[in-house]
Amino acid sequence: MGEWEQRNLINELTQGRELARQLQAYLNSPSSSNENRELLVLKIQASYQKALSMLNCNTSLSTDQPQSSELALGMSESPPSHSVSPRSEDSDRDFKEPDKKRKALPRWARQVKVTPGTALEEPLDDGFSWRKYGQKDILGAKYPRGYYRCTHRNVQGCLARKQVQRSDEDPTIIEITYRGTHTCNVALASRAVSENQEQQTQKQSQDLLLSFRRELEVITHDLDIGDQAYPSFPGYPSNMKVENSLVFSPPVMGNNNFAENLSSSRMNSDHLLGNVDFPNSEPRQLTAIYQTAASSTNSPTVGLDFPFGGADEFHPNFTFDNNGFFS
DNA sequence: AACATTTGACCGCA
DNA sequence: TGCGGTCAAATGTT
Repeated sequence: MGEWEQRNLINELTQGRELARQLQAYLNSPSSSNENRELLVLKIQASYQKALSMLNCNTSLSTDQPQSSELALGMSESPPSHSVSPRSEDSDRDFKEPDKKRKALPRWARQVKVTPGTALEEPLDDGFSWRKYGQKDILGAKYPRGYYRCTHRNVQGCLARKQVQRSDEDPTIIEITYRGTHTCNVALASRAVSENQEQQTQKQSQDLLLSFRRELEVITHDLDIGDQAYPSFPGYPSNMKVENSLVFSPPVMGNNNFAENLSSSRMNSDHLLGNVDFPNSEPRQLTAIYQTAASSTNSPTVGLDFPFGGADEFHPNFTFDNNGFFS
């Protein structure tokens, strides 16, 4: 385990401890709402889940290729986000000699399904900030393919890219292909736990609830789209309409249990971990398929240009903050 | 003004 | 030569 990962792990555990402390304070305070308590519990769970997943990631990362989709789940976002290789400009090199490497790259896919009734007005947020740099009509495909790169490409030299394309058969299915890894740390910079706690906690509580609810409404399926199954899902969709209920939608799962699923999608959000994608020594091509259930509201945003992409701005709502670890 | 998106042009590869 | 991927100028947005 790399030093960086260790720090993350420690950070995560420390945060879990701090959250537990907060929970204790809440429990002792009659004025605190159940909602806040519940949130803290969720946060704690999330924190430990992340920590555990990080460990899992690590072990599975050592073997370059996961052997099963279950393992893949365990690693969650490992490939893109947790690779521990020294800085490299893989993606950059992609430009020079993309094909040789890309061909060798395994393709992995996962489907994320959004429960019905969810609208796609919001962009699919995978935790990163993307900027569209091109769009192409693809032969034989109904819908054009959008090309996105990390917004911080210039500033931080982040070379992560992704392609977004709607499925021909089912326009509510979006296929997202990730290439390269994030070297930016923007994801992290979103929040600091140490802000004014009263205020912050409340706002974060809201955000967190929303985020959780979103995640919980997401059903992920491992999907073998080709050579192999996709080991990790580098993002979590958040394009769901949030209801006013505190009740989590019952997850419909395939193999995975709820917790695993939850963590799997969340874990992939590097910003949650305060993780920055470390470039792999070897560029990876990551493919994820976001499948959104046919929503009654076929929002126009799901349209060709596919807002997801455009809008993958990072939603700072996610509050598994990381104490400004990187800020 | 700074940033994002659009879109036709360009380029490398098969 | 056609296709997928990227560039970059024009345009739109904040």
